[in-house]
Amino acid sequence: MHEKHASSFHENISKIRKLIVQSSLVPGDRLPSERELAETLSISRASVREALRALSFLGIVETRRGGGTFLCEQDRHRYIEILSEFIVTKQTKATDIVEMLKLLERMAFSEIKPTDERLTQLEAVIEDDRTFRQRLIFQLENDLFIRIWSEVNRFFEGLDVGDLYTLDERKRFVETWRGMGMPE
Amino acid sequence: MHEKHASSFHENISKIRKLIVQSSLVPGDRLPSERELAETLSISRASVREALRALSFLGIVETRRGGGTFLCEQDRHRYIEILSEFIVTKQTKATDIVEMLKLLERMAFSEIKPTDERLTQLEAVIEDDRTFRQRLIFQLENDLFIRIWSEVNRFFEGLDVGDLYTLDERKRFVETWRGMGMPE
DNA sequence: CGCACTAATTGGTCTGACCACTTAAGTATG
DNA sequence: CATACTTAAGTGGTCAGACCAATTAGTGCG
Repeated sequence: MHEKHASSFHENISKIRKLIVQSSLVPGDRLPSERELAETLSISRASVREALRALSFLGIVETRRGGGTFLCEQDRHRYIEILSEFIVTKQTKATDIVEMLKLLERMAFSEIKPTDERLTQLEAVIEDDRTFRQRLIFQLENDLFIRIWSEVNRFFEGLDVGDLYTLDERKRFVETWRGMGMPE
Repeated sequence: MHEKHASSFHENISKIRKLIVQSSLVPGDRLPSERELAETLSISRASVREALRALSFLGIVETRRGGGTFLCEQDRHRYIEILSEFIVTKQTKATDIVEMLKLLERMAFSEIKPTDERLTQLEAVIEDDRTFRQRLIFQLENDLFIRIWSEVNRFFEGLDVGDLYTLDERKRFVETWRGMGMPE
């Protein structure tokens, strides 16, 4: 029944991308629901979801629970350009990597709404620099941001220069956050 | 029963990454099976798979059907470094983007084993430059490579300079491939 | 018109099953 | 004993169906 493809996973991604083009969707438009896609492409909903998740990581689509799946606004793509330019024009010096990482984490810091739960999560790992920073970034829940951070952090870890922040800095980090207004 | 997290998807990724660290896994090591992970982390196998797929896109793990899930060899990470350096040192000039794209596709060309099926798939879309190149890259089945190619191709499409190859070039492409030795 | 309530839609997760492939243990064979 | 073959267990890949949670679109009432 099934055609024998090298990888149906990659085929599915391709199918969906093609469908987006054929439907003349523009950024902000909604894609068919997962159930519709499954029926249209004659694959299971689970496979549709895996493909959509991949497209989400590629910064092409965005999902909203209860709402649907949407074509990303092109603005999100800019992150990549910014990242690439930053890294290269600076010729990837060690100090610039550190600077870039701190910049990214400062961006996350300012964009994440501090809640008790998030603060608790961060305090639980405050001893470990790497885990602390990772958890902070993941709290942003922006896949593209996570992706970029991961790449830059990979550079950083390759430098093997120890922690990015001191324990005191991380503590001050959390304290500052706690001081910011929390709803209710 | 469930803790109320902002996003269990991101939590799951974090859990698995943490488990990798705690288990002291090194590149090349095998992770627990999806079923084991599901039981260990108290989540469904479907959720484990979504998290693993994300980690796969981040270039952290690699799955082998029937074999298992493995920590990526660090060599794969080098792709990112190569890409970043290339783009930035060249200051992202249009001609360099084209050059980079062609380089990537030449790499794919040399790494993919040409089979009848793949040739058929390529010939089916030989009329459309974009689809042709995309399908070629996807046949490599290397998520990291796909990711990098996607980014560079995004630059390219932003240039809006038409096709990368002529129809004749694509045809010669396929012919050359067909000429290469095929097993059996 | 506007507000509250309801029903339908949609993404998120879970369960269980079967398939295809890999690996390794077991077995027969020389 | 060593080798080659067969077999069984394990693993990722896919599928089907169900329920939950959040959003959205109607609907009716004031």
